[in-house]
Amino acid sequence: MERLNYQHLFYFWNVAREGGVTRASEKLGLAQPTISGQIAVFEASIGAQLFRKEGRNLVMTETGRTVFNYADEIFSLGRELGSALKNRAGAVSVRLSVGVSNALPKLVVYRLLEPALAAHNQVVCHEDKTERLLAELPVHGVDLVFSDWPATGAADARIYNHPIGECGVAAFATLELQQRYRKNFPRCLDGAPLLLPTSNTALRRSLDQWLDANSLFPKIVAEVEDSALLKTFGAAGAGVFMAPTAVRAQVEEQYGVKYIATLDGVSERFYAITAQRKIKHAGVAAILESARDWLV
DNA sequence: AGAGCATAACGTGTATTGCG
DNA sequence: CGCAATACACGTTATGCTCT
Repeated sequence: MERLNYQHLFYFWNVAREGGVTRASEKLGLAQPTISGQIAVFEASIGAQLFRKEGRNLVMTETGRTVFNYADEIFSLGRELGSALKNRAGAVSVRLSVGVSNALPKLVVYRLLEPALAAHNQVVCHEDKTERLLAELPVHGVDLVFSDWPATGAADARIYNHPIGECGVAAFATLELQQRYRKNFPRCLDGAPLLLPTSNTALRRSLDQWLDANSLFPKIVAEVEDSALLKTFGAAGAGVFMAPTAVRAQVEEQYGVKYIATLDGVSERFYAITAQRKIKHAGVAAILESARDWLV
């Protein structure tokens, strides 16, 4: 193969991102046959097909996906370079696009992001299921994903887990419920109204084990995937709910609820998941560094 | 019929080569 | 060194094919 033609790579990358030659050509301000032809030349030069036709559309081949992942890093680094140069000139800040698993406690997410905000990064948060956010990683829809469980991606997916830390989990409820359930904890939870995260979350699996180990059979009032919604249920008095001890004060203040007790042997882990083994984004590095101060 | 992509034919700008 | 010829890359429009 001759030397890599970055112009070809750029066209290919745009076609892959835009999902077609026509859309890419519109975006690049070129004629459709130009893009089509240049990609054919690129394919000939690397000796492999990057797209195959499916109906009227193009889909990436295995090789195409591999090339795309590299192109994505190459051109996102280029963007970072552009931002860094602009910053030097005192202009715009670096943008940090973050995927937040909707099971994660929002107060924890905020504390994690504080150093990035303090460094004047422009933070963009996308909240969704972890699986969907992870699918965005290789195509750089997001710079990193916060999750409460490590990703186990496909063999070809370049996904790297960076453990941030862990903290204990405590039970909270409205004042009325807290006074009823704070004595003889955790036995008092037997038959108590409980709000739990849905079973697709890591915290729920830990809580199920904990309930089993303590032979507790609470009355599960609701299962809520979104942690903020779960706390809203709790704040309205629907039942006892669990939240990380690291944000105890903030939970009590923001939701007007009371701490009952910490759950023995239960912890919640937090991970930053990126598409690169090495953290290159200064904002991400700052987040991981800062989390060491308040997470175990 | 219309959308999306590929191919053919051709124009233009730039790099390379050969010669005086 | 300067200039013309040539090669090459990359762009265009026109058109055809396939699929929905």
